[in-house]
Amino acid sequence: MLTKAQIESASDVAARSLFDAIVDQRIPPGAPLRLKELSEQLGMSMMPVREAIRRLAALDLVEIEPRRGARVRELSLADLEDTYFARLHLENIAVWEAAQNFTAEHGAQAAAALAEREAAQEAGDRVAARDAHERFHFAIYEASQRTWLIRSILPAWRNSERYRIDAMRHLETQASRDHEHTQILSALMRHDGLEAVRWMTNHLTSSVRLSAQRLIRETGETERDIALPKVAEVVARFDISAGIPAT
Amino acid sequence: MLTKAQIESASDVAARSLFDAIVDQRIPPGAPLRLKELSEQLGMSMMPVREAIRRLAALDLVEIEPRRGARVRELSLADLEDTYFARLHLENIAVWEAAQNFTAEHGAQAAAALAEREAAQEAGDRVAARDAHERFHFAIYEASQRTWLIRSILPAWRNSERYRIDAMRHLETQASRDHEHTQILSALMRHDGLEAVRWMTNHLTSSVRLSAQRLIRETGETERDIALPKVAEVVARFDISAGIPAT
DNA sequence: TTGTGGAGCCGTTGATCAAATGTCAAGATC
DNA sequence: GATCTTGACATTTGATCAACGGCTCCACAA
Repeated sequence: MLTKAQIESASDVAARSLFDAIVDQRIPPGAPLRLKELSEQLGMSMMPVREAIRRLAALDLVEIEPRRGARVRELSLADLEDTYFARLHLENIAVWEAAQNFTAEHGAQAAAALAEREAAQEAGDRVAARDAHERFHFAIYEASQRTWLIRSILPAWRNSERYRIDAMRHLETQASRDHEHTQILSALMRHDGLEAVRWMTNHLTSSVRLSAQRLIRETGETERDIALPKVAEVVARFDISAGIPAT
Repeated sequence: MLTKAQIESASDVAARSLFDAIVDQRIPPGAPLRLKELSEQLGMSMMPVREAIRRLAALDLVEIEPRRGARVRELSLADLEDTYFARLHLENIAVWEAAQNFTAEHGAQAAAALAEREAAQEAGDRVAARDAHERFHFAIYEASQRTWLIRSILPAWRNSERYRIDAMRHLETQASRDHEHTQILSALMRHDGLEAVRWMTNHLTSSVRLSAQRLIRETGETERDIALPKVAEVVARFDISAGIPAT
């Protein structure tokens, strides 16, 4: 995904900084993003900040009203559900496709990212852990070789990150996540698309549950079930078409 | 999709103008986008142009190399295939979901867009026709009420527009497209998801064939089949899961 | 073939322009 | 008499502009 780490432009810095701040809720939902204020904090002029905000707006993390500025999009159960609905479908297609083209190299990359994640986690570096987590997932999706599909995943992925704050704090649930990750990876290395889809669906389903619980607890939204397709149903959808040549 | 037509910022004008120029190949693939040159043509300063280019880059219509500027992404059979693979999957999911929630109002909106399209086409206004076509499709997808899924479709959609230049020139094939549109719409109004998916897949499959032929003819890329899932296979995937409650 | 100099262009800056909102006071209404 | 409405003004803030500085590439020479 990221190839050149050569130089980093001011707007790159601003975009990353803002993204982290929004995901960590140091800038809370609904808060306005003032160009002057942010540019002073970041020690740069208003323009790179403006550009960074536009980039985040392209990911729908912030809303821009013309002439009125930008504010952080609110979180809601509906948005969470919607986000995971998209992720569930898109990422399962990617995983399914990936299973057919999965090479040892893909496996090595994914495994490395997974290791980095655990290291970062033990070191307590949340940003690095989040980064490695993203690299793990997308290393897998890359194997599908479906560029546009992968690109489509990113916005929903990034949005879902906003709901996962501190999910890693709970060690026992974190262990489940790690288990799911390794199961997905090993299924892919066996080219077992169905099993990979099954674990991916499990993975997303448990993630969304955790996020929903936290959201309900913190914002006091009325509790209700997140309605996503069940694991068996998702798997069945791929199962029947197992004979379809993907390429 | 577009609600406020109040004022249009300079960068809005630039973005639309550049998008049209790229899709119509007035700016050909591979051509560099010089800020100064474009800002003079558009009668504005470099900054709005710069922002417009960044927006198009977010849709992957242009490539930005740091410190080197932007150029129009090249077209290729591989990219075409990849684009339609994404569209086929994403838009079918949207259509499937739309079938369940489709209301008369959705139908009216879609039908209106379709009418506008034909009018614009007869008037020879390609930009308006393209715009109405997009509104027709997205009016349908809106019915799915899956915001993130719909958002995910847009980049691939916009990219596919680059391959469809002058497709409307061929009246006989255009008639087929119109027929497919009406079939999709009427299936949705009957809440017949399977039939809608079938026609949508037909629609995309014939579109991609046309685009591929034109691309091969114009660029001389070696001819080969575009490998996408077959209609029956796609439909089967949805058929088996017909009992799945989508919400 | 390799190193150097110059031209071109992007990224960033600080300043300017214009829109939108909030404030405050005067007047109207109940 | 109190409250609400209305209008103008001041302030805040985003959008745009013009200019600067530095990087990249190309041509030319050793």
